[in-house]
Amino acid sequence: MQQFTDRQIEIMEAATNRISKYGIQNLTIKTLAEDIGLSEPALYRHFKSKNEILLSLLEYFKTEMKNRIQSISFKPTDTTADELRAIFNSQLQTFTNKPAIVSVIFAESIFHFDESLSNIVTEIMDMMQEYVKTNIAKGQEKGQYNKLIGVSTLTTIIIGGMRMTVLKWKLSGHKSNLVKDGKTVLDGILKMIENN
Amino acid sequence: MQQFTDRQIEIMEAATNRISKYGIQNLTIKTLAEDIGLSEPALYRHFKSKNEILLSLLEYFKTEMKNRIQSISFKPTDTTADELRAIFNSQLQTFTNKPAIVSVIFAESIFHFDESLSNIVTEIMDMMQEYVKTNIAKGQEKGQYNKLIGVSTLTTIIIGGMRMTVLKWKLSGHKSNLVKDGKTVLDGILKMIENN
DNA sequence: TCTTTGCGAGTGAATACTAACTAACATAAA
DNA sequence: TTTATGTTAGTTAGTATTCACTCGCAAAGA
Repeated sequence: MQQFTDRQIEIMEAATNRISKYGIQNLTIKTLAEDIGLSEPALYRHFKSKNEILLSLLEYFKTEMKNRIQSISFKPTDTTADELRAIFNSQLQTFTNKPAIVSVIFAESIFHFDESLSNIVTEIMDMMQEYVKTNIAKGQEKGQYNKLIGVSTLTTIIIGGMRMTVLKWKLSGHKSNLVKDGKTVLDGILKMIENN
Repeated sequence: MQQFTDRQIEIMEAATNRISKYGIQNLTIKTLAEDIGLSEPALYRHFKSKNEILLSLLEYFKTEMKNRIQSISFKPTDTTADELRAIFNSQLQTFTNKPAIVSVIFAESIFHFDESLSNIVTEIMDMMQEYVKTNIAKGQEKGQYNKLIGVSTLTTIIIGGMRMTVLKWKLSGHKSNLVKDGKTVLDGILKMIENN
């Protein structure tokens, strides 16, 4: 029932950490094999190419993210804004626990020229965008959000603000408090769009 | 008085285009030399290393950006918001005219592990951030912007929203209208913070 | 005659990946 | 219970290719 073997997951995690610590240029089969304590050819027993390691890694995160967000349970008393807060809180918590993944999934610029890789990165971004878009449409419809700004523009602002917060956190060497800073940004935006 | 020779500028522009079209991995001395119609050793007559080409290229843009923004002339009737609009309009116009530069200066993830390169990218980002921060502080002080949100958080939201717009434009293959979309996002944010 | 700008022909190091082989183990026939 | 066979997961020792960069030399203009 498991999609990946233990060894495969070990390789994907090592690859993620390599990229996070030393950049994608430094992810070579050699360094990766050394990290795990295997020989280079041994890696090819588990993945047929280097590209497939990256591909699997992204697919793995995408599935995890989808499951995690969809299993968030909202309380009946939650406002639409509370639901959005819960989604981003979950996402930022995940990043905080596994900072390495951020370097990989926010890497459109790196993968932009490999179609298969950039497709998955785009899919992950689109998925997040859908959640936000749906939330905003619902909030506006319910009259919980004002309609000063259209759904699409507001989505861009929210996702943009959150991504910028993540970027700053990354540039700070993960020293800043991502969950808190992200909440501040989101609350700021919500303060401007929430009706009371 | 010119900081770079014609040939150097030619090389830097060719490098920018290479990166934009095929990614940083595809920027090699060989491909670059072919683009210009020179031999590989010839490039080393003009730059002492590949890294210096990238470094110079970023320095070149940084200087251009600083000069350009500082020479924007504001009308006496301009509001603080108009000034911010003018700054972003100038920036997005520049990106539209030279789309390739975007791939390079929005590439923290690529350069994150080369200190000299990441420093310049950070400096460029900080510069833009300073302009926005100053504008917001001024607008809030003058009472033209409300004070629902702090300067720092608001800066993150604005820069984040603009960067997200640029990213979408890039992912669309430069098909969308960056100047117009950027204006929509900025006007949206301003609508929420401007007092009337 | 220098200085600048170019070239052909290389260098060593690194890269993704492969060939050929083996020890350990599971399964199943004799 | 042996014995035969196949599979899994690893090894050492390579391959061809690509990379940034260098050497020594030539031509041309100031």
